[in-house]
Amino acid sequence: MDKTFNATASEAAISTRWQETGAFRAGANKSRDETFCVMIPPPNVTGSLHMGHAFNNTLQDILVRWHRMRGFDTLWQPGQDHAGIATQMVVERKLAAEGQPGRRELGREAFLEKVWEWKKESGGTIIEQLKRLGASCDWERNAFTMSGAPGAPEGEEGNFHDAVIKVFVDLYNKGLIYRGKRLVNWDPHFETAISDLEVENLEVEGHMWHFKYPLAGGATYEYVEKDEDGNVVLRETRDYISIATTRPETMLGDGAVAVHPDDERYAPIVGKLCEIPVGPKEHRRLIPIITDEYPDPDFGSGAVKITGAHDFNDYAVAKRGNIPCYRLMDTNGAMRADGAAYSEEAAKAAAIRDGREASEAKIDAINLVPEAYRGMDRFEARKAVVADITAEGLAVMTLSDDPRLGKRPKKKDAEEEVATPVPLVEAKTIMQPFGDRSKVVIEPMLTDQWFVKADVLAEEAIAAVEDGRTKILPERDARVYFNWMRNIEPWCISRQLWWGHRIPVWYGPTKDSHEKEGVAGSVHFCAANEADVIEQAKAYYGDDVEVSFLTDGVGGQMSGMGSTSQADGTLKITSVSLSRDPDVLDTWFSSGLWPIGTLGWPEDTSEMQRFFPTSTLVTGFDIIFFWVARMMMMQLAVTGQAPFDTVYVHALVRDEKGRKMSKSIGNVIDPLNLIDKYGADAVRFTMAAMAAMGRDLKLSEKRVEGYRNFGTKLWNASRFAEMNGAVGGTAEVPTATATVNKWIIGETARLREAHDDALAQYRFNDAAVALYTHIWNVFCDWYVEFTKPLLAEGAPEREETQKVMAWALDQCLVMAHPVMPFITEQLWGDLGERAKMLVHADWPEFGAEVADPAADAEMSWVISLIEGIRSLRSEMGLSPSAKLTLALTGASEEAKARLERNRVLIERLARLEPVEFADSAPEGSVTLPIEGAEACLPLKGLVDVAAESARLKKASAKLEKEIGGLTSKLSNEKFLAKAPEDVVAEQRERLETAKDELAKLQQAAARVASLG
RNA sequence: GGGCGGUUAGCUCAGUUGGUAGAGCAACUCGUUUACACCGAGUGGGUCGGGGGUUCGAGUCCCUCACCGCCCACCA
Repeated sequence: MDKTFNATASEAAISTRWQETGAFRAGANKSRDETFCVMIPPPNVTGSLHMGHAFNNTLQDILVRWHRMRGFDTLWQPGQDHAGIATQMVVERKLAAEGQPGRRELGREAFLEKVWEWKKESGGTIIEQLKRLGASCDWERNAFTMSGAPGAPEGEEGNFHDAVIKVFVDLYNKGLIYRGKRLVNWDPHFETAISDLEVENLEVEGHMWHFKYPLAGGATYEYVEKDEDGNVVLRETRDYISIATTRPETMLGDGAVAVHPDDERYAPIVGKLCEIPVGPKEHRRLIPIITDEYPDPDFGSGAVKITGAHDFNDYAVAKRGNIPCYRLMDTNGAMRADGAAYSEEAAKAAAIRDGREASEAKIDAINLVPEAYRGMDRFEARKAVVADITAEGLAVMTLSDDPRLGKRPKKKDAEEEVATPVPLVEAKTIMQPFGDRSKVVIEPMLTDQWFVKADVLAEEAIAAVEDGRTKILPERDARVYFNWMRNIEPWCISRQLWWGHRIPVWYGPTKDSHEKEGVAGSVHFCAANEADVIEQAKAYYGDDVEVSFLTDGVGGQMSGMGSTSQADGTLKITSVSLSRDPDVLDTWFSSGLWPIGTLGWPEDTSEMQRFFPTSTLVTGFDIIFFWVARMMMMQLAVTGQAPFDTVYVHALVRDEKGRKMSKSIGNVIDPLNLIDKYGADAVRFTMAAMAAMGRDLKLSEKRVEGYRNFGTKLWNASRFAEMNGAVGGTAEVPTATATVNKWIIGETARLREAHDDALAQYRFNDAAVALYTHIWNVFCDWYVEFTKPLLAEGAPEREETQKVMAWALDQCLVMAHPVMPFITEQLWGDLGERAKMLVHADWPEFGAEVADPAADAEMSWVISLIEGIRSLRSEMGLSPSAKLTLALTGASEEAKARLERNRVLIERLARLEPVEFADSAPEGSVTLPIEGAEACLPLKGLVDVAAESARLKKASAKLEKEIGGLTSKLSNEKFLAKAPEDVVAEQRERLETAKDELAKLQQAAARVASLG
């Protein structure tokens, strides 16, 4: 074999061999009926491998390889997510960068073609990167959440789209999906609704303006403000109500002003009307002052403007109080260019409600948005509104030293320090919603959207985790899951995008709409295909009505209807044309079907039968809500079965300072660079070693380097084995006579148990540590060193040791393979003729029964003797190369036997002349207490008496402290009475040992003293 | 405002049902013994954030305080 491991070359070659031999195919290496199926969290098709992927997929791969080697019928299902917004954004940018026509110019169909083209060119990046990491997915089954969608090109067949549509229709038919006009989070950049989860609330610096809303007709009232004790602090006559707002541009859409019912300040004017102080005076709207529990009397002025169409709180108030909601903005967040005249009907209703005659409803002629603001961006409009109100003198004024204004720079001019009246504009940090992708401020917007009754679906999803059908680990993440599920809101699933699964709903006019004038009503039909739509439409309109479909473009054309007059003078419908909903589904709606969608549902495929429900889902906590919760809800709703046996939730990879890796901070570590530099195995081992359950991991390159070194160590140990003919181990546990060989067999068995226990409980770090210490500290540091003399030409133990070492090394390769697949596969091939590749090697099953406790005890004895001598030698400053003489005094038969059996090893590793036995310590000896004997090194003249005395003193002090502690504990009657017997016995034993050692040390000290 | 997590050796972190603390890296000393300097041998270093409690016994359980971090949340 080569002198060093060439990771780059080796990884590529091995990866190819795995692929070519179908090593990762579902069921490969199957030797039992149990299945093990893992669904990859599908990366975005736009994605490239980042640390989160590397971590997530390393953990999955460890589990998958481990199970595959153990003979499970294993499937790791790979694939990608079409990622609606992200992908559409990427392609739009690309078109713009290339100077090509944009999305709208292209039109829907042509644009989608561009997206598919892009997917073909760039969509496979991450798959290749995952392969470099060593991910053993069944790549031939690679899935895509848009496969089989209309317009999908060759090579993108599949039934994922059918599954998505079928689920939509089924849930619709069950009444679990509905259309509604609700306030949703609107992203003005992408011009689409988004779900609550796609909004991130951030603190930003903002302002709160205070404006006067004049009372209608110049009415006045006595405004009285009291302090906590009821003393009047302010009494004045006002002809206005003061409103505090952070969003003046929405004033134009106010439907009311609300005050708390118990707020005495405003009691005199509740029920009266006030005027929105924006726009041309002759066109200003009057709105009622109402009461609602929502306003907090202690905040702002205690009076809140209610803008139902642009604020979630206000929307709730508006619903309660039957207050009209006026949508002020276009989909891009600009003030409505059409001014948005609201209907006469609405105006009349409002007038009547406000206690006026319908004829007084002059507002029917008025537009919501005055000419001056139309088309203005909402933030520009804010400035304009503030400026206009202030110019008109309707801003609430305060003195310039009002603490609410915050700290202001000191003015130089002494005269200006006198408090002067200024508009009250408080500087505040406010929480503002941003689109997680677009990074623009989200606008609550009143629109028609499709919703899933998530609260209904959540019931089963909660129950499935409660009753243990699905186990979420660590447990605290189950609590997070429950908490969210139990407070779930309706899920808005429609998106005003093009890239995605189009909503299978068609609209048409109501059948009586030809009898009415004006705006036609609308009905809709939900079906998986046009044939079914036609059937439904005929059932509604009549069998002889001709049903046709309008072709899209951008979408949104009016559906239409044809009719003929009948003899009796009524009209008969002869034809209708239906138009399909232009919107697509939230990406998470389709990825929520990932488990069954990839297994071929709704067909009853063999994969569905074999692998569903799946085994373990490994995912980051950041997508518990987005993805895990949705998969639970949807799979349960569709199949009645919980999709996973276990959900293992892991933490995030952060940089060495604990910060989230982000492009803007510039602290992103590219896993591919690390793989180039240190090899995939090193990166993987690092991930596993740091994967303590539930904790964030801070990644440092140093750590990766360390585990690269670990791989090198394994490589070199293998070279040693090869050079000594210790290759081609048997699968069976070999028999051994030499203690050291018996011992390594036991150690290997302990590794197997520790490793498997750890992995069974998802303690990846414990598994990694077990491998590390066994291979480095046990196998390399001790076993290899011990066996050097045994492997010498002509040594009687040579043959046995070769066999045992070959076996023990093989076991290391096998057990390290899930974590470090490449280097172990390379070594496996280099070290012998193998029937199978390591990826399919048999996982060991031996346990403690192959260990020899006597051999273990003996080797511990040998090791502590050697360590004692080495330590002493080093502390005494003795030359490392000088051979020392050693005599054992007072040796028990056991100790003598142990020494004889391991004489060569001990003498070699401790660099000793042949060890002798003696009745008493030779003159001038330094002694070392060991079990069953004292090791005496005659060091007269060689040793620094002072240093040795100090050493012994220190060792004695340590022992004395221990003895003190143990003694007081053992004389404590409560301890003796209440502690379990084995604990007491153990403490007693410890005390005896400590006393024994101390006595020996004291003798040694006396002898050393006599040396000086 | 709610909820969760963290605080253990200089640094990064383990510590599974309570039985007197571990690893890696870093530091220091020594080392050209035929697998490996991406190495070997050895050494130093911790009142387990503060305080209180339960217990024979607490890093580990309970209460409390402090600081750091994350998630969720509608105070205009």
